[in-house]
Amino acid sequence: MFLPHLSPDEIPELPSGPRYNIAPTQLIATVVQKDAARDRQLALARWGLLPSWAEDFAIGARMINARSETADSKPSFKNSFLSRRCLIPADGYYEWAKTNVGKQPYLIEPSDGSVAAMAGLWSVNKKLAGADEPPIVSCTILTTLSNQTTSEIHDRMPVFLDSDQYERWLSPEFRDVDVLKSMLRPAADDKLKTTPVSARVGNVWNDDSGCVAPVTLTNQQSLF
DNA sequence: CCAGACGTTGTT
DNA sequence: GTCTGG
DNA sequence: CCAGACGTTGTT
DNA sequence: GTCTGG
Repeated sequence: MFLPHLSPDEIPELPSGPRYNIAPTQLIATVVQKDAARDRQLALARWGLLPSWAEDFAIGARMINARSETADSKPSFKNSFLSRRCLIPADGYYEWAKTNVGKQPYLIEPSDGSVAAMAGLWSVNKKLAGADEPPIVSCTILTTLSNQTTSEIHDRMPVFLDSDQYERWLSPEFRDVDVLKSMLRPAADDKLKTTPVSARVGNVWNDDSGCVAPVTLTNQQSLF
């Protein structure tokens, strides 16, 4: 593993074991391409982008997602979009649907059970680190319109990239904004499947397999 | 020009 | 740092 | 995003 | 209703 400006023995550890409930501000794994040497690196980053100018960790809580349609021009994301793109491995995500009896969370995961790659941006911030501390690495997840499968639940979804797009997406020296934006499309309709799960997932302290266990919906819980 | 914000989601 | 609003 | 809290006094 | 913490 590698984190910019850190020696190997300074790299923080991810909690051991599988994660079922990763909250904003927590460390998540990202894949970055450090430079033109084309070596991909696994980095740990706080979820919630902290741009280089941020002087308050609270900024990151508002930057957990970036719209792919506008990330190339927003002050908070522009620099990262141009030269600090990443992949965020995920074997699923959660989304809450509104029903006639309240909110119902769904697990949305690759149909084939694989670990997929969400498109993300990352940043390095020195203002939030102590004088002799390493800079703070953070990231955000790009969103796009939902596909047919996920639009039942929510109108937006994370961008998932296919393996033949990884190289270009990760290359810091590739700066053709139009081409990059054209990669940020809804996933194919058959890439993901959806499963209703317990509302336990709404509490970030519930980081256990109960979050992904299927539940049976009552007749009252029809989707809008 | 300077000052102030810098974002997304969903708005049952 | 860079964009928007006034 | 959801869950849970939601304050004041006095402070270089 | 709105903000903060995770």
